Amino acid sequence: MMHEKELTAVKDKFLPLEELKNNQNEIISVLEKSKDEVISFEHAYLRNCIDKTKKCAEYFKWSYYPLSNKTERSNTFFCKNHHLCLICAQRRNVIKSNEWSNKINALLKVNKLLQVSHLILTIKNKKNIDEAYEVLIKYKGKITKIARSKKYEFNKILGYVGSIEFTKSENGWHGHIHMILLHTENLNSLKLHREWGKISDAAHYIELIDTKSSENQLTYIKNLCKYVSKPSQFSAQKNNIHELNLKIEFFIMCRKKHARLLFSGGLLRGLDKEPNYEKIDLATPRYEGIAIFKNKKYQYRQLAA
DNA sequence: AGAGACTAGGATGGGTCATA
DNA sequence: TATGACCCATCCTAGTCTCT
Repeated sequence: MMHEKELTAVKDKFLPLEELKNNQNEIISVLEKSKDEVISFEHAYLRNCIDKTKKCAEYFKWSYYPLSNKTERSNTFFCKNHHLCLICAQRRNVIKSNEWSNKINALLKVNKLLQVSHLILTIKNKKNIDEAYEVLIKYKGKITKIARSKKYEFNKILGYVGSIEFTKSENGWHGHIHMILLHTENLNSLKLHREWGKISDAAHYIELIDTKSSENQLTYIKNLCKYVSKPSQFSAQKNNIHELNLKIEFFIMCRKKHARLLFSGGLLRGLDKEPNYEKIDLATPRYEGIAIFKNKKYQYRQLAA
């Protein structure tokens, strides 16, 4: 039989999920209350997505393995609407950043000359999110084209992963690109700035950060991967009507355009599909239980052995 | 009922070729 | 040599099916 102390450890492990679930519910409740204002213009598809997101991680099974003192979650329903759902956005962020940092670290071990940099590219603000997305995709395509020619600084990039992000201010929709770059030759920030300015509508900002100077490069890269693959601002915990309108605009744009907000190329094109987590021998003894989300908390119950 | 396997279709990176 | 057009293999996403 499982002790109270171990059950507390199980509860502690899933506390972050509880927090996410509460934030998610706040968003959904505001959406529900404001459906006339926010979602009446949209079709049944959005309604269905919201209903699915409502049920996301409503309950899950957990298993505790006393020999290895590990707790795992299983049999959970995730809605997978990562553009809309806070929980699925965070989950995807963890999966992607692990894939990316594992691949980068593996390449660094093989090639000692490789350097890792973080590049941020921005464009002028646009009136609507559709235009901001189209323009960013167009300029991103131009980078891959000019990168073939040796006269460009972008040619030094050997591999990259990145994401497209949006924010909204009174000046309109602001789109920008975050990229993690692999290269062996030093990159000249000024030259990159000039080249980006030439192919885009006059970028007003570009930033290049070399990760070599950081104290623990591997941790830095891991955090960088998390940052670059982080959920869009519009999957985040904003629960006022204005923010929700933006969130829905973002969601509809992604659906309409089949938007792919994460991308990779060169040495980092095609990430390993194999999951990298430690497998637990299912034959080892374990205690199983169920967690159901009620009254803003998960209620944990151990199942009979 | 949920997770994972599978599939179809769209998007994209990169190779090739023609042209200036 | 640089660049644009075109094409194809590969990747990603969404949807469906199957197994437990």
